[in-house]
Amino acid sequence: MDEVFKALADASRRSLLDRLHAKNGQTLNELCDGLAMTRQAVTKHLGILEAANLVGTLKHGREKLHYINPVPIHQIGERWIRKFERGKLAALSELKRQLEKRDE
Amino acid sequence: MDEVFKALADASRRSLLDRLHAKNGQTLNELCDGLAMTRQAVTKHLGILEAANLVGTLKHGREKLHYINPVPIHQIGERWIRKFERGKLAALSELKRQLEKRDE
DNA sequence: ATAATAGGCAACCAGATGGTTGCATGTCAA
DNA sequence: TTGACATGCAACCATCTGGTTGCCTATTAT
Repeated sequence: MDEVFKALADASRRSLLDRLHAKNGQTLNELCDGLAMTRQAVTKHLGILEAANLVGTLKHGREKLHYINPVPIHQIGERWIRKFERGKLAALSELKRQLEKRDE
Repeated sequence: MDEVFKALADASRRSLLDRLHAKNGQTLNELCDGLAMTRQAVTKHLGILEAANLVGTLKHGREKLHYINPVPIHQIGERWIRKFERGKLAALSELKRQLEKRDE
């Protein structure tokens, strides 16, 4: 879980996921295209995404194809985000109550 | 958005949010309790959470009360997580297709 | 008034992170 | 088979990050 959060913390990596979301199964060079960094930097980012199980790869000849794995993202939504959404209204009204109390 | 992801990337900070989720409106010292780091370190973490608008504070005498703000978390769920959930099944079946193709 | 309590601020430090360059390897095409 | 192409690997570098220590300020309680 921690690895996934860490992986998602970087804007370049989120952008890579976006690109894969737009077109799955791209090669390394394809993913480098238009990015303001070297291929090696992209390799590192993809490595981190892979380690976090956010992308899977498939070697096809001399090319390496990258596929998004939506499961960890979904898990974060399920196990983490929703937990805080449940208390949302309660938390807001509590905050409101406290803010009003301040001016007494 | 980037600030929120960065803030959530650290396990200590997520744990602080958990604590606030369990009991909202805690003071700094309360939040320090039982954690294996100095008060100053916790202050920094809370500062980052505050900068990301994940917690709001209220001064009450010499105490500083911390309240969770669920909105940014909710936004990440809405604007980011859901996007990838939509393509989930499609992505999985695509991956499956590719994996099978490999063994041809 | 004074001591204890709650917190703020700044300097410093080691290790992680994001990036680079340079070169090696494996695969495809001519 | 030889050159071009897609990728891998390693060393290096600057900066960011998470943590520390030391000291200062403000509020409360005795």
